[in-house]
Amino acid sequence: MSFSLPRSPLFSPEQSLFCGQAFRWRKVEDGCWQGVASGRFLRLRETGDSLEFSCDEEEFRQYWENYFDLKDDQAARLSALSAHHPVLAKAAALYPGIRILRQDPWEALCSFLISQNNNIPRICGIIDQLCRLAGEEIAPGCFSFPGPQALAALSEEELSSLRAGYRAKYLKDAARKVLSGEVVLSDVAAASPEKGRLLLEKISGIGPKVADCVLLYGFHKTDCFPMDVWMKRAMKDLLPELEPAIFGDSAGLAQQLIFHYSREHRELFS
DNA sequence: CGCCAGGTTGTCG
DNA sequence: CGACAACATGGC
Repeated sequence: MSFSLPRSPLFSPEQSLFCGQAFRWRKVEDGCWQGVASGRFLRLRETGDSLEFSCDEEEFRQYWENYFDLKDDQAARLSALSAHHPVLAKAAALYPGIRILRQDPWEALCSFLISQNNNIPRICGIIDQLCRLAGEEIAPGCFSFPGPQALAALSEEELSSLRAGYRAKYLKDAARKVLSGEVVLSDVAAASPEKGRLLLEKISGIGPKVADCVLLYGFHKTDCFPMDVWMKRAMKDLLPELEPAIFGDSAGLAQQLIFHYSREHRELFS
């Protein structure tokens, strides 16, 4: 069973899945990707002028359309952002298919805990190992992301087998606080970004940057603008005198465009 | 060997 | 508050 959409430059799996916001998707072959989100397996395929989802229309409408944020008016956002600065116009022209995904909050929290002072290939590897170790196999070789309970149940040996280094204790702390109710994710969802940031920072290893990533990618708080080393450099060197606040609720998309553009054009800095 | 990787923490001044 | 080393690990 499958469901297809006409292909559009305003939604690109390649751009959306590999711009640095998600770590669990793999390109299987040309024009073909697969991954797991919230315990659901999906295979995407571009063929001719259509984009095929390996699910029926009901599941597409109920889950994946929302995951990929496809009901959003992407064209309006891109044109508004492009008007703010030539660099954004360039990034929007190069990567118009980047959507801010609605990822699972707990998975986003753990993923960006792991991301700190780390590189993307290794982040992907650690998360993949974590899922193999504690997740459920929902398709051959494809595992769900373990919940707080499953993560908390890992032994020290299992945890250290992830090679997550000092971040392992952060994962433990996160699982413990979510399980105990010390941190309630639904409260974060309902809170303003400012309040949500404070709630998330109760977890050891979550500071301003990780919190903003969780708020943006896990809670779809699209006015968040995570500032990592790339963004600080880009804002200083490429878009000086620009305040992220002017992007309003498109700040998250602006951030992702600038982040990806910067990483794909390292020669602009060095 | 040293430096870096989507940072945070603890410690000093 | 602002600066700064330490933190695990692996790649180069």
